Amino acid sequence: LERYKPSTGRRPTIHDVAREAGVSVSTVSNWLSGRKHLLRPRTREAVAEAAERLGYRPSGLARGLRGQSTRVVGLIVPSITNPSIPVIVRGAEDRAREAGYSLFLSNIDRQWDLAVDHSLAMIDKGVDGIAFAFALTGVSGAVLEATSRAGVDVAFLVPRGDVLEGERSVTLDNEGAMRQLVEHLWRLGHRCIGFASNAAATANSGHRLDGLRVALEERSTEVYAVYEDPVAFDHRDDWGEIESGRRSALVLLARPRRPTALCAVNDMMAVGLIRGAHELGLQVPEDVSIVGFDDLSIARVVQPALTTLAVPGYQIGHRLMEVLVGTAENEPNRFTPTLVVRESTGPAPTTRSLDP
Amino acid sequence: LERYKPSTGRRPTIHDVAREAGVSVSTVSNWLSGRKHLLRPRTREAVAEAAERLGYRPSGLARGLRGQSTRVVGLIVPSITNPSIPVIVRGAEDRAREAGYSLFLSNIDRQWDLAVDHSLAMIDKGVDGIAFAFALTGVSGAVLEATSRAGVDVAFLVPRGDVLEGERSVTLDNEGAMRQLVEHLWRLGHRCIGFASNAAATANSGHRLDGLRVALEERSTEVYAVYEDPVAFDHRDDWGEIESGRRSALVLLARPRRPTALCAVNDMMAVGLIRGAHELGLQVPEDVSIVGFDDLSIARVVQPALTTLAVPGYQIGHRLMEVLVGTAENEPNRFTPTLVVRESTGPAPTTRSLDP
DNA sequence: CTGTTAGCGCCTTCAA
DNA sequence: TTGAAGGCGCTAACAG
Repeated sequence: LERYKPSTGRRPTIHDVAREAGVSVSTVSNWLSGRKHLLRPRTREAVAEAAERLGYRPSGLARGLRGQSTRVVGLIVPSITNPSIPVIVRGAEDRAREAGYSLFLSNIDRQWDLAVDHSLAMIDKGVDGIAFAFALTGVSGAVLEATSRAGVDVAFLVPRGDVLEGERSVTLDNEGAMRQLVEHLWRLGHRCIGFASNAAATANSGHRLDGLRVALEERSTEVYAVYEDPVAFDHRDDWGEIESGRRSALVLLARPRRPTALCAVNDMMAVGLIRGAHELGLQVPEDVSIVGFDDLSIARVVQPALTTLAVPGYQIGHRLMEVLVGTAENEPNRFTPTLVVRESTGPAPTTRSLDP
Repeated sequence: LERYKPSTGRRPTIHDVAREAGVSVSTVSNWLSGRKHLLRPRTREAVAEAAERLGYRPSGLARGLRGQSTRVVGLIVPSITNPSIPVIVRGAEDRAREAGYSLFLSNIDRQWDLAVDHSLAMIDKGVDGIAFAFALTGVSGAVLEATSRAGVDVAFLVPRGDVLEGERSVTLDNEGAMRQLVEHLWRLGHRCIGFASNAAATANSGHRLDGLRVALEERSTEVYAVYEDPVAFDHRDDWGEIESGRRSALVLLARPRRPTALCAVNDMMAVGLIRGAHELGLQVPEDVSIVGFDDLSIARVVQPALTTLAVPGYQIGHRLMEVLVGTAENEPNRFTPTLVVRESTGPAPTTRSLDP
């Protein structure tokens, strides 16, 4: 007379469903695994109904332990509070979810060696793969060893020319970005160009500077001045990076021969550069042109609106995950930021010669 | 002669360690679980050495299946690309990690009903608890039923006065915030105040407006104009919200009796309000005062610098997780934003009477 | 088509 | 102090 009731507080298991439906566990398992053609319609219905009635949900833990896949992937980001990152996370999560994966998130706050620990922790939890929203350097050996031993896939965001560039990676083409930028600045007459980064320098910082160097060398020029502000700042607050940019401007614009253009490693630094320039009584872009990188919304809000290199963050995150969970074959995995010209760049103040 | 080798490609298990150390699995298990007093020193060493040699790491999956805890918690956020959220994630992750937990992240992109699915998915993966970086409305019943059935803890970020306010929640005191704001505006002579929000309205939006209402009612006044911009925008790009603010300004400032102050539901909207005001040829704050909410870095960069209510996002995220994984007893779980006065607020243009 | 069974790696009695 | 055994929920043979 009394309806079957799962023992109080316990989640119904595949056994409960089998009993309720009057079939065996393997039948239920087959049903669960989509091998529905193995069940006769009546059975199928009975199982579906029983599962529904019991509110049955398969245990991911047990499936993961038994089978090979947990349908979980990890995503390790350099710094979640870096404003260029969340949209990458968003792209990655969207693609992961599309493919039926859940996302483990891990923030290493620019402490690169934490990537190893966090990877191991994820492996212990049984992830099927790990995406790194940055290029591993130094610790890549340890990570790669751990992941390959555990048989988990990886995907990296690497700069152009990286040894890892290829299938398991998405390339951010800093070089191509800087080339566009130099073309723009050169046309405006700029010949004396500085570069500003800071203590939180990632691999990107170096590669953007390199890109600038290469593009200028093609025009037989070199980067006039480079400043890496050494002051550490709290990444929980963007303001620190703006301040860092301000300080950099004070240093770079105090050089005997003043640069006519300053490139920042990112938009936050560039906003700071503008503030620093203003502090020195210089007009942007009349006295000095300033360029950012990322194209955050702040780039349009600051005055003057910032000329910058727009990074397709969402697509990068999406593709990064595609590499991991999809069948990214013959996909163009290289993303080149595009130059967005606004008001912070203009003709070089003393135009010596437009055709050297 | 040949040293023991784990069968190729297989992770070493507790059995491998036991065999390698010449002890039984339960001994290794005791060692793993920190019950080291049960082992004699020599055994302890042998086990440690064997584990080390094999590169043994316990399987979280098996532990989760066997025991009750997976040491994983979920965090569901309304929108990871909303700039006020990442710092909350950061706070939550820091606290979770401190307590030895990994973090499942899930973004519902303001589709509130997704909270149920995502909660269920997390429960299936065996999380020990779920933190919601927003107040559940409408679907709270389904979520609560699922979590309580599965025995997983929950923590919510709720507005003041919410039914869930209490142990399992952290309160964002929008009301107290708006009270400070009204005091500030009132002192400046503002009597005609508008409020702007948008189509992505969260519960916060309503509660901030309510807070404004209540604070004004205490002064026998009411909110003069409210506009909720209906245009949906892509949350992958903050610019949409700024545009939304711009549109709102055009509407609100076109009222026959022009408001002397506009409050925005957040800083992005406020930035848009400023742009809209400028577009109408109005000066901020001379012709109209504008106030934001959140205190993002953009608030200091926009011109004029924005008066806003600073939300302690990191602490909120940290405490939210504390509620879940810590022993948050007698902790003050209510966070009241603090007013930061900058340049976007000033005396009301036509000061009728300062003491009504 | 359906049922039985042997583990996946670990923890926890219970005995020795 | 250590060892043997059972089972967490599920899947994948294999047997009917």
